[in-house]
Amino acid sequence: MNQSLGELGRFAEPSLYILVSLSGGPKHGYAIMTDVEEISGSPMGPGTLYGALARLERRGLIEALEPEDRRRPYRLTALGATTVRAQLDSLNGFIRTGLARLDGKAP
Amino acid sequence: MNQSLGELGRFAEPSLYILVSLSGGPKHGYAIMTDVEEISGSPMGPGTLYGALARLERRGLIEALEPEDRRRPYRLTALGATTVRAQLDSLNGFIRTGLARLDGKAP
DNA sequence: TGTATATATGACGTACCACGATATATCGAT
DNA sequence: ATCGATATATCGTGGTACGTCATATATACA
Repeated sequence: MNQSLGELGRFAEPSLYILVSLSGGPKHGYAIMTDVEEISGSPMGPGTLYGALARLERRGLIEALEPEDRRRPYRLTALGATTVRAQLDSLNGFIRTGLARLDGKAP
Repeated sequence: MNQSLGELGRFAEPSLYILVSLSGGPKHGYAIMTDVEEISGSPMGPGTLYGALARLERRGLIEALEPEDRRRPYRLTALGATTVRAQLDSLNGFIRTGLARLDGKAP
């Protein structure tokens, strides 16, 4: 089970939201917070956000850029980008399986 | 963030696998284990499986059926079915957003 | 002046999840 | 008859991601 998310680790939901947010271009933490709230429909608290950011950076999926003002922007690394894409592709297949089963079109 | 998964709770990955597995019809625990390993590509240990089963049952997303032999089959409840579908639909939109951003087709 | 927004850090608790050990029953192979 | 493999489930132990809240400061706005 620990490989199904690739480099994302076990608990991937907030992490994946962050990676997708950064897929649109570099953002600083607070901007990620509001962006994730938009695309996910529910707010992500600062503890969740900055904790996940630190873990993602430690794993080499994102990297910090030069701080401007008090903002600390992050961007996807190459590894991060390929990881998100792989993750989204895998999820895509999984979703199709699930929907097919729900519609009785697959055992 | 705690609502983005509906009734699934915070850590949804194994739970969602199980729900999708049961979307194909009732199964007992061990059958779910092997099924999830097939659709996810990685094995799920018994601790993960039966722990998640208990939580899902407690939340009313699945229910236990009459045991046959030593097997304890489970099936999706109506709530479980609508929850999986909603979850998969939501994930579907999220994935499209992510892929569009990766391809530079969205900010 | 005071209040709200922007931005980030830190502490603390919960419980999900991963791993492994254990128990028993059945079935196949030797 | 026996031994191993498979099927099936329970329990325990620990890590750590996540959620919530409190806090700090700077700027903007009323």
